[in-house]
Amino acid sequence: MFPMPSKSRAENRAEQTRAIQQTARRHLAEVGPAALSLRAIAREVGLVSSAVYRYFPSRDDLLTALIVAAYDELGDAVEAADSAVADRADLAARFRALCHAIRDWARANPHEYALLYGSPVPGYAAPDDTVTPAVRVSGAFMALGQAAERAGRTPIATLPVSEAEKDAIAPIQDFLDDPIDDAHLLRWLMVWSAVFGHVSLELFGHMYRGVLDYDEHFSQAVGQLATDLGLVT
Amino acid sequence: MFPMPSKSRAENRAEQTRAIQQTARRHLAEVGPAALSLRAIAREVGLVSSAVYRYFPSRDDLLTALIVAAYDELGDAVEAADSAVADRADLAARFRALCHAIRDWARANPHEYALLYGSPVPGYAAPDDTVTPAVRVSGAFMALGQAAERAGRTPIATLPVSEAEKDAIAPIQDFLDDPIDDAHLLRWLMVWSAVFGHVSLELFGHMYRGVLDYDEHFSQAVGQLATDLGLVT
DNA sequence: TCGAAAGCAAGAGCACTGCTCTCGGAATGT
DNA sequence: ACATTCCGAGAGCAGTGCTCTTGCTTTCGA
Repeated sequence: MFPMPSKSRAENRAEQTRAIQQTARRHLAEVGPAALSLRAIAREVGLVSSAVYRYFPSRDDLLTALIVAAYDELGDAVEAADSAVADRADLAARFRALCHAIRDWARANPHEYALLYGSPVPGYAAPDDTVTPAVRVSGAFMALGQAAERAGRTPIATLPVSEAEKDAIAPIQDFLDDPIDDAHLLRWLMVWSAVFGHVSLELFGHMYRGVLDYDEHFSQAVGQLATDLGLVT
Repeated sequence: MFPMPSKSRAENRAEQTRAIQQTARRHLAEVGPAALSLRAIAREVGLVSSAVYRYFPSRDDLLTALIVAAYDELGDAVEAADSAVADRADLAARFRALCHAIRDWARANPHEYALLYGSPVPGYAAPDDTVTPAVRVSGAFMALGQAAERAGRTPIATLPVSEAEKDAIAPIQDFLDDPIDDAHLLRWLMVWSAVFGHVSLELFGHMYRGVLDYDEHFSQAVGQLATDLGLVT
């Protein structure tokens, strides 16, 4: 027999799933996660609402897929920015690239960023599928911190770290290939918080009327953070 | 005639408005902002849904009232924590009190915190009514920074600040009674970002499985920030 | 004091949502 | 060739924000 002109069942399914997801992605970027309507997506794909449930058991499952995709995209952006720095030994440049990659992606995809780092969707518990891609970006920070440690760069003014704190951040030490100084790790974690705090405050409008030039302010802050980490030679 | 057993019109209105708002507040704390149902609130107050519109023109107006109330509550908590430090000259203690007040309030009222510092509600633009109470908490940071400047405390390792950055943060200088060193102000802004970044990342689950003891980790970070600001003598 | 005006709650109704269930038709594997 | 599985459509349920009309009550001015 000749092959059917219509695609096979599996092909069709994959295609529809992809169509739904990327339409959802577009809607997400336009109207935000809370206003994401399954029916509207179905209409645009050319399906009736109930048919969508063949591909995604619920609206939350669709959201999960979008979250995973967003984490991956951000992870790609961050890793690409790091890799783009030719001089691998220029840790300050790599750090700056990393920070700006996060902010640039966030500004280009505000709704996606809000979905990842803003308020958790109510009644929605992130399944474990999301934690692996989520860890990529913080992992990039930690990897850079490890490289800095290996290069002998030391953050400034590190306070003694309590035993309780050492225990508290032990999982992160375990995540690293080999452990680094606890005080240094704490400093890197603080920088991680500072960067996402900055981006969130800016993006969610809390610097409105306080800071006039967001680009300049972020660059200055990142520069200061880089020296705090001892990356600037 | 004897006075009517029923209250006057104005009294009734004020009472109903208050009843609606505090019921809404309770629902907000329980189910979060996105799941806040005007009809459910009306049911509990003992009204039909359409009657609520006499008091709040739309769901967003009700949300605005809740946002303002939440900002005020957080502002109260922060200012109270600062005032509770007996030794006014102990700037490090005041700073720690301020930071912990923010985090404690956030942990006690996660949905309210998310409403203020999480993703903005879609299609909802915060009116100017919200900016005044919103500024109280960042104002507390800045006031403390000003006190530190007056006391001659200098943050560590301040990078030279570009002219562009000076212009960018000029509105904050104007907000202060008298301007402080630009590099110092930048450091205080960075600390502001770091604190809210830390609280947001913790509360929104991004430290899950990375940090085991949130209390200890926050204390350590705040302690480090205090020394960064030159508050620890 | 009386009547017009304004305020208020209720109810019906509209357009929308996520989601379930049933029912035909089409592809699939034995 | 047939039973099974899959799929899309449609109806329907319970819920949402919001509007409009309909009576009733309170308030205020002549």
